[in-house]
Amino acid sequence: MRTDRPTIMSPRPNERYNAREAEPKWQKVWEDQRTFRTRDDAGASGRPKYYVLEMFPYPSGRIHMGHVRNYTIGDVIARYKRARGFNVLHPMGWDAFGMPAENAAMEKSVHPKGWTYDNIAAMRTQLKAIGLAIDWDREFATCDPEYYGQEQALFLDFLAAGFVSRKKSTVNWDPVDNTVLANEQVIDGCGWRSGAPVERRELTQWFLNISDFADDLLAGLDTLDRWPEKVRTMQRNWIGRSEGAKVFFAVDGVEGAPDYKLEIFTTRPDTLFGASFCALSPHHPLTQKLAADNAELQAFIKKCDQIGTSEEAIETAEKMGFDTGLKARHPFIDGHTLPVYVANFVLMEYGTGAIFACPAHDQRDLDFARKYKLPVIPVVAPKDRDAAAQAAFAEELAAHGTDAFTGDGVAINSDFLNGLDVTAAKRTAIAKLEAMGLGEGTINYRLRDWGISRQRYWGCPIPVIHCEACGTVPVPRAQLPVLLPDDVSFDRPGNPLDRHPTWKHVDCPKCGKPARRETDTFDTFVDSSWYFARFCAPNAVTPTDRTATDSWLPVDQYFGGVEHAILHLLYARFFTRAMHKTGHLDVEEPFAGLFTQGMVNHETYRDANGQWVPPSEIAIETVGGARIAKRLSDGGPVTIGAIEKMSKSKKNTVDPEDIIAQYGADTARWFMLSDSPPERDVQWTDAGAEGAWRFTQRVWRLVTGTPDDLAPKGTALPADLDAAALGLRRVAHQALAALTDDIENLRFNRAVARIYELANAISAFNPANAGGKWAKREALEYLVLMIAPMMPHLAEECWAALGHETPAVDTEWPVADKALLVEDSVTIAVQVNGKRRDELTIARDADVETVERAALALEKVEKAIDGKAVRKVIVVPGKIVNVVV
RNA sequence: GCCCCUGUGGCGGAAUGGUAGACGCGGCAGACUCAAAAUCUGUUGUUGGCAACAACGUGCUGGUUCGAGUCCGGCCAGGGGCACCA
Repeated sequence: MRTDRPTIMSPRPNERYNAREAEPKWQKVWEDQRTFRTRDDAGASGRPKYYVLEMFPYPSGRIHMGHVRNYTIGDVIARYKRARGFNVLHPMGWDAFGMPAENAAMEKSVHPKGWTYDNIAAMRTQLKAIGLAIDWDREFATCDPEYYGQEQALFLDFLAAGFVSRKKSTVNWDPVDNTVLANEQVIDGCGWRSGAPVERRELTQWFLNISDFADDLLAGLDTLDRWPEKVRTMQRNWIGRSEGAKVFFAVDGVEGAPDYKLEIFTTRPDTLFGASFCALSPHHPLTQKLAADNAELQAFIKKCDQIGTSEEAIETAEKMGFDTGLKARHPFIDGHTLPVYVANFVLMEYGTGAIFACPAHDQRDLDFARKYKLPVIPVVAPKDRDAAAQAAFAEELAAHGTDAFTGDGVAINSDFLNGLDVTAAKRTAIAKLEAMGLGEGTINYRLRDWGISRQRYWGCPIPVIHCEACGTVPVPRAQLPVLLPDDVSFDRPGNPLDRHPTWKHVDCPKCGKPARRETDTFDTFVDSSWYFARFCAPNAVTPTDRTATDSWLPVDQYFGGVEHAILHLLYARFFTRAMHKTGHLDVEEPFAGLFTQGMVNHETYRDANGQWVPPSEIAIETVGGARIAKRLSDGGPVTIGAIEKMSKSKKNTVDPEDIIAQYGADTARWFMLSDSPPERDVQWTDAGAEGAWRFTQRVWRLVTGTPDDLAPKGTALPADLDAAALGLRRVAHQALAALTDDIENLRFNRAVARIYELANAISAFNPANAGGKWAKREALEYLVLMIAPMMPHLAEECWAALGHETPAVDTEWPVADKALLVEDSVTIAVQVNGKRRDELTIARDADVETVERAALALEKVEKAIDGKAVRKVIVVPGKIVNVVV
């Protein structure tokens, strides 16, 4: 058991690395020398530019371990690229608008503005303690009027360019609090504060026409070769381009519309002969029309509307249908009609808000058909079966099937389509529909336009004025920014802007008559869709300064959580295109390189009453191999639970400030980079943190412990190195080359392992002569420069201890000597029938026949062959020999 | 429900289709110490064996290959996203 903490104040202070003193000292040196201030003269100085960016934080009040991980990873690259001679831009800002500030205002009677700026001040101090190589001169918050005013200017340009529209959409409505709820605020279909079942409401809202850019955004993904494949796949699926058909079903008996044609979209026109019903969204115009004089249908729609607006809620809700009694005429089968249902799983936002259903070949349709006892007509059968087998398959599926057949196959029971495969049948069906004038081939996207209106105070006001005579009128540019009023109240739910006594009352800029200011604010995703461009020239009097953005963009390497893989990144890509088209940017893709890092997890703990207990309040002992947790305050029993993402609700958080106070920032940084690959989740453990801390001390001892073993600084390389010294040089140069490669490829956990290997080699080395001392100094200097991007403060302290006057941060990245990287001989494995039997050390350049002969001569190999005939010998030079018998 | 990802010793993980377990944590043994901490040295996948060594072993299952942790098919489990959380 070990519950004690290492003390930084040591009885032998001169021998221990004192992070608490060293870290602020070096941070001050960097700040005084303005080391990380970025100058815009990339071209003039001849240094290539490199723009490193991490997703900027929401100012919640305190940094968490996720921030430490994110910003450490980015910082390693920023420092490394700087050492490689790049002119690095590495800025920081604040994604400062959003709901938590309003929640705080309601709960704690503070103003969102004060709360936000206080949080920023606190978090800035915390971030600075991590020792990040950031140009703080470029800092801004999205709630600064200088920022959101420029955002309003951008919006007006988008409006003029036709990228903006206004249309109806549904929101979650809390009928008790009379307020719009975010999906997050809907818990099990009820409002999070009132507990009342949510309703849906239609509101007229502002949209950015991102779906007009669908094809462009899709094509752009192919150019992003430094993005993770999974993110590109997710975006592709999100955009969801699908080729299909629009089909018109004539519907009889619609009041006042004798020729009513129901337009549906389908990706499977080949299954039209298997249609057994049509289904409308509860929000389809025809549904609404029918409901006008049908109380039962009204009740059904109301029931559907009790589900929240999220796709997850809709898709997982039990399928419900309402038979309208209307009949739709089948386009291909004369005299055949299909019942028309209203169904809760049909989304108004996708396709045309109406479908035809083929239960045999769509799982949702099948579930629905079984529930409402509708026919199941198989029209596709698996290939490569005879007619009898296909008939048997169809009969079974129709009668008892619970799994729809969605694979490829051949059309059956489908008149003129019979015998065609799915692709050909689709084509033929579309041609027929077009010939009949009952439909056409079309392309549909899953991607919907981006609703940006929010009925909230703490966001960027939408710069528009509503006039009864003139309609929606843009706020004249001279009147920007439209500032948020400070005198607002949060004593009741709803939008404080809307109930402000004077703010919304303005005169129409066009006709001068009394008009009403738009009281909606922007979705905060708008703020984060262009901040990377603003960092290039944060004080420009236009949204962007083209000289600056043209030279800095795109961002060379962007780091952030994988949870942003779709929305934020897609919106930023859209914004960049829209800014390109309106002349604000030269580029169309904002992020040339993207890396999505994993989360920081921790064990969870609960006391006897099931209450969550934070890690800082417990002690862990190991008794008989089992880990037992107790509460520090009273020794009460604590159950160790699952390892989960650090979250306030489960209290399994570790405060970075505590870790930095205890061990120093370098230890926290080192631990974040060790062990787990950066794209995967990492588990924070005390033992891991202590291990990292011990390594900082070990580096310090290695560097300062044996001064007599080191050649004086600047000594020339002695000509006659002995084998041991040469060996150390090889290890050092190989470690440097491997680590450089690992950092370039963002494999920080492997980079850490290389450093351990080098440290182990240096520890084991005892210089026997001047050559050895020279080699040891070289190895130590490499070690210090190699750790510098990861543990910058320790590196500076060590670099100074090695006698250098120029800080490590201003020292060029060393380059490994290629001659020291290659070995003369290689060890290769020898297999018999794929099973390793022995290994063989042989000259690196030995030819295939020599290797084969040597392998077959090995005693163990001979034994394994056991006198059998050798059929084949596979020799992969430098890798392996496989003898096949 | 849909889309995406992950699964390897006691633990975190390493491994361009080519010697599975680098490196770290933890454990065990030893050195130093009055003792402890710190530090250093050795050892550590499992099973059998004094040992040499052998067999087994990368969630399950089937396949491709001279050779599969890696590629393909089908499962299982965990995680992320699902458009108003950021």
